[in-house]
This record gives sequence, C-alpha cells and structure tokens, in this order.
Amino acid sequence: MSIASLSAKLIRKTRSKADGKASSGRALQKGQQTKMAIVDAALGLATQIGLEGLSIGALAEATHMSKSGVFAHFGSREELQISVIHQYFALFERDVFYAAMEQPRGLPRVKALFANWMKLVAEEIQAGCIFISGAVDFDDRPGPVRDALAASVQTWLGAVNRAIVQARDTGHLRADVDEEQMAYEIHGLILALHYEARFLKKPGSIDRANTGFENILVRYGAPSTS
Amino acid sequence: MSIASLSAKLIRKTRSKADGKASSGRALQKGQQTKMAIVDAALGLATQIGLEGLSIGALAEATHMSKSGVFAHFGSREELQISVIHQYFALFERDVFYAAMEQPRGLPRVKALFANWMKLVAEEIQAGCIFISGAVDFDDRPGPVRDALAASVQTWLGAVNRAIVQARDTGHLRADVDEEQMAYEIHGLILALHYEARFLKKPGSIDRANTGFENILVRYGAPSTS
DNA sequence: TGCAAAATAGCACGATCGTTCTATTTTGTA
DNA sequence: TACAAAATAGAACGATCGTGCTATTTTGCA
Repeated sequence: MSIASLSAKLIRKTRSKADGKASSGRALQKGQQTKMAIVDAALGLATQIGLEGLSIGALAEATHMSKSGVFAHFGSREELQISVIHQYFALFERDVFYAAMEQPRGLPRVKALFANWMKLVAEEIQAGCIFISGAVDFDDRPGPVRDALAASVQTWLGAVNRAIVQARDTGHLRADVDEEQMAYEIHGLILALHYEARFLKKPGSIDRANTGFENILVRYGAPSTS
Repeated sequence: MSIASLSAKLIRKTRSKADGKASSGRALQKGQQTKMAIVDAALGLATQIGLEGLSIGALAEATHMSKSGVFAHFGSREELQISVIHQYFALFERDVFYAAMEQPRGLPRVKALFANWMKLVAEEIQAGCIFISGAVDFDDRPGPVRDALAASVQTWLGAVNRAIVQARDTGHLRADVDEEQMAYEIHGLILALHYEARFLKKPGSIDRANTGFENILVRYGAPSTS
C-alpha cells in the first residue's frame, strides 16, 4: 500500500517534463509512447551494462532514433537514468511486491516476498540487477540519480521489514525477532546469489540461497511453527 | 599456503614486462619504484571510483606525471587494471588471510578470517572494495581483467572453504556442515554490509553482520562447543 | 665521466561522450 | 485541409578517453 503510493508519486514525477512551460491544453500522445519505448529499451541496456554504462548513443542505436531525438525526451542523461530507475522500480513492485501481497499476512507473505525476489534475481543472473549494480556505480557519487536509487531500494527494504514485523505480531515468528537483523540476513542471501552466480558463475547458488532462507526461518521461527 | 603460492605467481606475472625483449643483464630499478608508486595511487583511485572508472589521465594527475609516462609502465589500461587487482589481492592476503593463519586451525581460525574480513570491509565503507565493485563492473565483460579478478576472489573464497572444512574435521563444527553453504552465507553478510553501510549509509550494519555471523556459528557449531 | 638504455614528457590521432542549436518532419486539432 | 505545436533529425561543440609516435631527460654502469 505505502510502497504503491510512493511509487505512484515517483512515476508521476517522471512523466512531467522538466521544463516549466505549461502545456496549453493540447494533449499529444505520440511523444509519450516513444518515450516509454525508449525507457524500456534503456532498462534493457542498463540491466546489462549498468546505469553508468548506459549511453545515449547506444540507446539511440537500439531504438533506431537519432541521439538528439532520444535526448530531447529527457533533457539530460541523469533524467534518463532516473526514468530507468523508476521503470525498474515499477516492474519490481509488480512482480515481487504486489504478487506477494496476495498471500495472507505473516509467514506466508514473508515467504512469498523472498520467493518472488529470488525468482527475479535468478532471472537477473543473466540480465543483471540495477538495484545492485547501481549501488556500486553510485555509492560514492551524490546527486539525484543516487537519491532516486536509494529511495527505491529503501522503499523495498522497508516493505520487507514491515512484512517481518507482521509475521512476528501474528505469532509466526519469535516475539524477540529483530526485523532489521532478519531483513539484513535475507538481503545478504540475495546479494551473494547475484555475486556468486552472475560474476563467479558458480553453480548451485540458487539452492544455497534457498537453504539459507530456510535456515533463517528455523532460527527466527516461533517454536510452535515448524 | 596455497593462497600464498598462487599470489606469488600472480605478482611475478605482473612484474615481468609485457614485451618479450630480454633485458640484457642490466637491472635498473627506478622504473620499478615509480611503477609501484603508480599502482599504489591507482589502487587508491580504483577503490573510490571503481576499476572501470580508473582513467590514465586522472592517474597521471594524481601521480604528477604525464599520461604517456604512466601509460608506458603498463602498455595498456587492462594491464594497469590487472596490476591493481594483484596489488589489492596482496594487501587482502596480508591483512586478512595471513593475519588469520596465526590462529590455530579450526574454529579460532574461521573466526579470525571473518573478523579480519569484517575489519577490512568496515574500513572500505569509506573507501570501497574492488572485489565487490569489480564484480559488478566486469560480470558481463569477458577478458583478462575479469579473469584476474575472478581468480583472486575464488582463491580467497577457497581459503575460507578450507578453513571451514578444517574446523569441521577438528570437531569444532557439526560433522554434516556443508562448507560451501556456510561460506555462501558468510559471504552474504559481507556483501550486505558493503551494500547497506556504503550505499544506503544505514547505521548499525556492522553489528548486524557480526550478529549474523554468531547466528551462523550457533547453527553450524558442534553441540559440544558453545 | 661518457654513453647506451631506460624512463618520462609532449603532442596528436580517432573515437565516444553529453549537450546545444538549428532544420525538418510529423502530429493533432480548429 | 491548414496551421501551430510537438517530435525528430542532423550537425557541430568541447571534453575526455586510450593509445601511438617522437623528443627529451634521467639513470646506471663501462
């Protein structure tokens, strides 16, 4: 719910053009369509070569447009990168967050969040995850891109924390569970999957991440539950 | 031991110039000195902006040399990056691996490996770790740089695995411990520390990593031991 | 102390980058 | 259908990149 409203705000901010010229009633739509197509292509490129490696020239070639034609939709490379981040966030929200919200509160929802997260990152062993690569690209570079990326990640991690708290309050987890600690350990399993599977190409990493999650559940699970 | 011999091989390969001209008995040394100074400066730059962000121009400015003067020592940017990787590996080996080898085999050594690793990464919250940033930079780009980086990381993770096996054989860990699984979970704790502390600037991450390690020890520790 | 070799500097190259400016084409409506 | 606005293209800019080529300086030994 709160992750949704925040995401809506982010997307709205992206849609509005940077310049302050009030659009005089006219509502053309062709531009919006191609802009969406460009952002989609940009997301595809960014997952492979990272947000930093994303260049307008390569993006123009991928979309069969001119550099200036692509550029005009964003006004700056930073704005393009931010659009990509918001697009990825929306995708992440749909496939991981909302899909898990169909499960009842408590342990089932926590399990679903992790399972969906795993599924996405497992696909990203081939494609790359901009929440992870972007963190490295921008961990030392302040600015609006970094802010947008950190905000998206923190929103997501906050959702994980809330699900853990609910599971604790429902009695599915031990009463003394520190949700930040549990979320931290889960986050580590995901990051290790991306590192060992994507970079080191080590087989069996997915199983190890799942086993790690089961170990965490055993440790933090309420005595009554398995 | 084996991590040492491999490291020696890597360093030797770096020292030898790329061209095949047999140096005719003469043994000048000034060049080696400045080359080491350049590599040190390059390592400092690379930890901040990453191996990919490392440029010869910036490095020349940092060392008060000309671009071509710096370049001549390596012959290519890739060779420079590889030299930086080997330099970082040697540093890592000294501060983390060898320092832990002073502890007796078994649980003490495993604990020391993690503690030293934590100490280094905790310092790198400010500086950045090229084993982590490099993994993102090169996870989709084959070549000698990627190979050198992956080889260094795998050597290190192999050392961790061996220490875990020793601890299991010594009876300090449960007999059914899967060393790959335990090393994976430890690796995740380190990666989450780098991510949450360096990128998200979230306080308390160091404590969470240490708590996570204690949790792992409780789960995998032999029943007789604490 | 001279002299060859090594080390360093200076300069220029092609390529790519983000960005700006000015046409030209396309779009949606009055 | 005409017309203004929006969308796109084209060309050029300054900057930076890695790299090669050619001086010039520095080094270490005979």
